Formats: sequence, C-alpha cells, structure tokens
Amino acid sequence: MKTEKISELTTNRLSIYLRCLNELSAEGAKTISSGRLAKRFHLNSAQIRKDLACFGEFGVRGVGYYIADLKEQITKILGLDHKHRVAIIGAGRLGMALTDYYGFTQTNFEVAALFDADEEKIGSKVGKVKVFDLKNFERVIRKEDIDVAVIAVPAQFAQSVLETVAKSGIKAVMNFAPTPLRFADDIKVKTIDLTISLESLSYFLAKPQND
Amino acid sequence: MKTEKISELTTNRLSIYLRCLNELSAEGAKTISSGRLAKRFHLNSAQIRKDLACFGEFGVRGVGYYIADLKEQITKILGLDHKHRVAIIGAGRLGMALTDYYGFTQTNFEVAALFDADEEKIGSKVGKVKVFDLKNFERVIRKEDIDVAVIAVPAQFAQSVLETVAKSGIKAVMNFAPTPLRFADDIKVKTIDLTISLESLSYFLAKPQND
DNA sequence: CTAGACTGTTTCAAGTGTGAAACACGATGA
DNA sequence: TCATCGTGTTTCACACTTGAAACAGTCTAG
Repeated sequence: MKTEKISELTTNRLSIYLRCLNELSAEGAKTISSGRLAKRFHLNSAQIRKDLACFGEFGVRGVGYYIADLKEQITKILGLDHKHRVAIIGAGRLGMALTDYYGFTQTNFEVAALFDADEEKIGSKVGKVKVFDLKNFERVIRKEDIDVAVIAVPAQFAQSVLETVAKSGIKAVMNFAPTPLRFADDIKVKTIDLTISLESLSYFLAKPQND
Repeated sequence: MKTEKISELTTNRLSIYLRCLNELSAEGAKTISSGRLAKRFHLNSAQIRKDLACFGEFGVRGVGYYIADLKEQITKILGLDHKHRVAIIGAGRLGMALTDYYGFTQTNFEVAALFDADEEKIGSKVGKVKVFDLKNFERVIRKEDIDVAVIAVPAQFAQSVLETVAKSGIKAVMNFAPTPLRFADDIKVKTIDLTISLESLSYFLAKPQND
C-alpha cells in the first residue's frame, strides 16, 4: 500500500469499479481478475491494480479479487457505508429538480433540507423536503445533521452562499452555479458547469471541419 | 494563428472568457488587456493570449482587446451566434427538470422536444414541450430541426438510446446517465456523471486526514 | 510437486497541460 | 522621435497521468 497522496482521478475510477462490481455481483460472479475486469468494461488492468493497491492489498495472488469483499472495501473507502445528509440551497427549478433526483437517494445521499432567501418559498415543501430561510442555515444544518451542501443559486449569489456554507462547518459542496468560486482548502467544492458543457458541444458543431 | 488541433480545455476557457467579457461589457468597459483580465478574474494572462491566438489575431498591440469585438468573435467561435434546438430523452425527474431549466436560463439552447418510451407519458406536456414516442425519434428531430440531444434515461438504456440518436444524424450529445458510452468519433458525447461527483465528495469526507 | 495464473510494485516512455520567460512588432502618447 | 504598453509567438521546464513492461511473491489446479 502506498501512502502518497491520492489523485481525484483515482477515486473517480473507484466509483466506476464499484459499479462494475455491482453488475458482476448481480450476475452471481464470486471472483474477478483485473485482466477480466478490464476486458469486460474497457478499462486498463494495470491501472485497476495500481488504483486498488493505493488503499490496501485486496487481491489474492493467483486468484484475483473476491467481488463481495472488494465491493465492501471500496464502499468503505468512498465513505458510502453510511448515509450523507444533503442541503440544497436555491429552491428554483434546478434546486427543486435535484431534490427529487433519484441519483441522490440511490447512493446513500438524502436531501434533508432546501434553503432559499425568497420569503414566498420559505415554509413550502418540495415533496417531503421543507424550504428553510437561508438566514437560519447554520442552525438548521446542525439540527438536521447535514454534511453536504449543493449550491443551485444564480451565479452572482454563489460566492456569498459558499461563504455562508463554509462558515457553518460543512466541508463538501457541489456547485451548479456557472462561476468559479474561491474557498479555503480545508473544504472541497466540486463545480458542475452545465453552461460550459453545452458551449463545448456547440463549439463542436460549429467548428470548420468536424474531424 | 495556429491551425493545430484545439484542446477541449481551451474551448472551455473560451466559455469562461466570454462570461468575463459580458461582465466587463455590462460595466461599460471598452477595451481590456490580457493582463488586467487575468488579474480581475484570477486567470493567467499568457494562457489567455495563447487561447485567443489559436483562432485569429483579435488583439491590438499596445492596446489590448476591444471587448465588444472579442465577445462577438468568441460567440461565433463557440457557435453561439445562432440558436440550438435540443431534444431531451427520458421524461423522468431529471429530464423534466432539465426541460424547465434549459428552457428558461439558456437563451441559446431551446428545448424543442421530449422523448420517452412510456406510453403513459407520450403525448403529455412539460411546460410547452411535448413528449414524443422514442420510436419516432428520427422523424421528430428532422421536423423540429433539432441538433443537440440530452440523454436522461437510466444507465441500462443509455447505450441503446445513444445508438438511436447517432443513427438519426445528431452529432452532439450530453449524457447524464452514469455509465460510459461507446460511439463513433464523428459525434461528440459529453457525459456528466453526478454520481461520480457525489462519491468524490463522499470520499473527501471519509478519508482519514482531511488535509 | 509443478506449472500457470494473478497481484503488488517499480520503472520507463509518451503525451498533455501549465506557467514563465523572451522577443519582435505594432499602437499610443508625450 | 522615442519610450511604453501589450499582443503574437516560440521556447523551456515542470507536473501529472497514462500505459506498458518486468519481476517477485503467492495462490490454485492437476
């Protein structure tokens, strides 16, 4: 096991491996070698072994990996062995959509609260999730034991919302506002910029020769 | 102007520059140098000049860039000077949410049709957008002049949907299904995997020392 | 017991992106 | 006219990631 710092690309691949293992597991397979895993899912066997070896010796020489065991290990590494409670800030279209989104519930993420600054929205409900006043953010997230925040507000408010979030002690943030954010390095912010992605597609369509 | 192949990272930055220019433009500024642009928006001036020089000589030595002109140039490069018409496949929660979201916030992208395979959904409407039978995909996208597709179906159907999309002649696809897809290299598929992003946050919270 | 399979680990080459530096050239202003 | 500013362009070093190769150690099958 190497104790060097682990690249985010590595952990992203762990997510993918976990999916593959779930698929194999559903098929009733018990063990899998890195070679067969790579062939089946179009991955690279050397990379699989390297990635896994970062976290321990999970494989058995001459055999491969025990699927059930490896699933459990990766689940634990990724912190998916316990529920996360999520706050979504911004009860606009995107925020409400994400509240309903299955992807959260699927993987042990539960939306516990919505926040907005708009008086008209505060107090209403989206499904079973109540909309709170953003002013009470810190109090509510403590009471609800929330550890992940999602920023779904217009770009011009995102930085100030992030500061509120950071001050409350939350360390993991997903940002959908199309703007770069500045933050201390003890918290993690993942920005998903749909605008850039769309414009990238647009460029592909527009560029002279589609090679 | 270099005519080498242009990295996607470059075009992503163009999107960002365009936003910055819009902001400056709104403030009434007429010209901007790469140096001041970099300082203002925490970018790198050398990179800005390199990126822009990929597409032509937009700047004026001794002066900088004329904001209005550069905005227009980048808009044209990114193909944002005309509307794109979007089809969203999968009228589930995510698909419906995106329909609302794009419809109102993305001025250059207009959602023209929803598709689903579920009889109960076909024929209904989400806002002003009608839900069509996925079987009629090719006919509808021709009639509606659609050039971008968004895949918002469960992972196990994504590959087959992509093949339907590819066969119809659409060249730009945004995929929200958490699965890797295979496709010919004359079409562009951008996968946005919210699951991986969430799990990456989870890992950050779970890892031994939050450095 | 022996042969083969497969992991864990190291090493290396290749590709890519980044950031700094240097410099010619053109534009502006005094 | 001359100094200054800023672009366009090249060059370089550095970092990171990937993929391949090699090899020792360990497990299973026969």
